[in-house]
Amino acid sequence: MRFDALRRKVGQLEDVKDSQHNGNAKRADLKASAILMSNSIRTNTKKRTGHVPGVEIGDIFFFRMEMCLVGLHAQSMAGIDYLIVRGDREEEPLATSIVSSGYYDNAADDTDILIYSGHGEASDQKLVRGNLALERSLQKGNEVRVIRGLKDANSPTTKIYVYDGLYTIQESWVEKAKTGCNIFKYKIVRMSGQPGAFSVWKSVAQWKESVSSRVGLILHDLTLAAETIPVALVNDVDGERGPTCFTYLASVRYSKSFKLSHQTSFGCNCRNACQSGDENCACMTKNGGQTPYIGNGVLVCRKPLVYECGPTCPCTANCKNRVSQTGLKVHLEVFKTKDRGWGLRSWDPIRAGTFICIYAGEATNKAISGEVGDSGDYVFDTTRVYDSFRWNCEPGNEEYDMPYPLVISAKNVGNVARFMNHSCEPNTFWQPVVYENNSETYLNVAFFAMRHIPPMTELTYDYGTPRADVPGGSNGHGRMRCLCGSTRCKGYFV
DNA sequence: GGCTACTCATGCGG
DNA sequence: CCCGCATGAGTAGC
Repeated sequence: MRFDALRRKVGQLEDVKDSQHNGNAKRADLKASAILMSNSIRTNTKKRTGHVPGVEIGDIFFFRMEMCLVGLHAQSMAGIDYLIVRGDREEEPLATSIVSSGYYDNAADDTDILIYSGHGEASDQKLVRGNLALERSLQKGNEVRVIRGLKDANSPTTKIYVYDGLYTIQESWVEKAKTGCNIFKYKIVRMSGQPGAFSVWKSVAQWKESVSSRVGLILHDLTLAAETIPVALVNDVDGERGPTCFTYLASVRYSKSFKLSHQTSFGCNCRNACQSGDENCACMTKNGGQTPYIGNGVLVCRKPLVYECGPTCPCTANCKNRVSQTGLKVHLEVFKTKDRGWGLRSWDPIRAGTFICIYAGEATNKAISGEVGDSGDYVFDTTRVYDSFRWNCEPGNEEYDMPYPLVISAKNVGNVARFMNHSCEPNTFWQPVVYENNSETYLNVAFFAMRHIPPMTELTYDYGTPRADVPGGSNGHGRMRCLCGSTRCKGYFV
């Protein structure tokens, strides 16, 4: 419950941040947090040592302010956070959490040990504030949360913070820094029995360097270069050598009968990259005047339909409105799960709203005539996007004309999306996207991250409930016992 | 309660 | 791509 509340808040943060982005805002993160702070939309405001409810080991954050809002680390800039313990005679500080930005001593191979420097740079460090708190925590032996700050390999200017669980402080000493000043050093050691977080990142970095170091590797690239990024096939669970045979296809193959007669032509005439708010851009106008995407393929909010610029739109190739047509951007792997067949997960961290993949396969609209229902078909009920769930949805904007569901069969041909399993508490969702090519309108289903997804976390979506009035709406699978393990599990899925 | 110092943030421009 | 710079905001401590 509380976890969900946290997620809503982070979602709100993202939402506000995004709307700020659409304007002329710099530092949208700070504006978003200011809005949330002033409205008391935050959790765990009382400082505590040990875990923070709602935050799990491995959770990732893209801004320091995100960690302030959830109470993981209340300092907006400082690396050491602490609380004041009122003892019998005097008050003393006790460290609660530290952010290791990785500027110092990151060479250490052991991911369970952190050598941390005290704060203060210009002169000899003094044993006050955070430094004193670390010293007291060393004496008391209390648990200290550690957040690892890492460079994002895909975007060198941004930083990602990983909650690496609880550590205790083992030693402290004074050292001469390069500047000639004395600085405090602390040896901080990870408590045993915790699931991997930072160590997972280290492993992934190793696999990227040399894919053969990946244990259980079956195929380096199951797409056979159909995608621009290789997708590894991995099984470190049992002896199965791969999923049943299929042909990899990166895009949707439309059957001859498939026609979106209800969509009128809409392409733009822009000569540059399309701009949010440009009234002359037909694609933007269709999207309600604002770009549906910000940054690097990040969807601002879920909509009944997103109108992308298509291959025949004259705008430049770097137009930000072609997200779902540009292929995979995150480094994925297909892996054998313990009890749910093959699944999909990512080597890269995924920011909330990020485009992951489309659902490729053979598209028909034959559901109307009741001829589908084969195993491997997936019915995307594009007529009821909002019924399955909402994700930062824009209210209103119901101008939408899609009288039948989209049926895509990935039984014989398909892409990575065919491996995504169901969850009642999913971390991705699907979004209908259309674009135009030679005055023909094409409908796609694209998957986006619902929240920040740490590396090596299985990607899932909600398969939804069948429509009684749509033949084939049972998805051909019938009722399946759900193994998603969520506390909100509905027990079965279609 | 107000004020200020402190701080391993950020994004942007050069 | 790396650096410097302006701007920044929560918290502790007075």
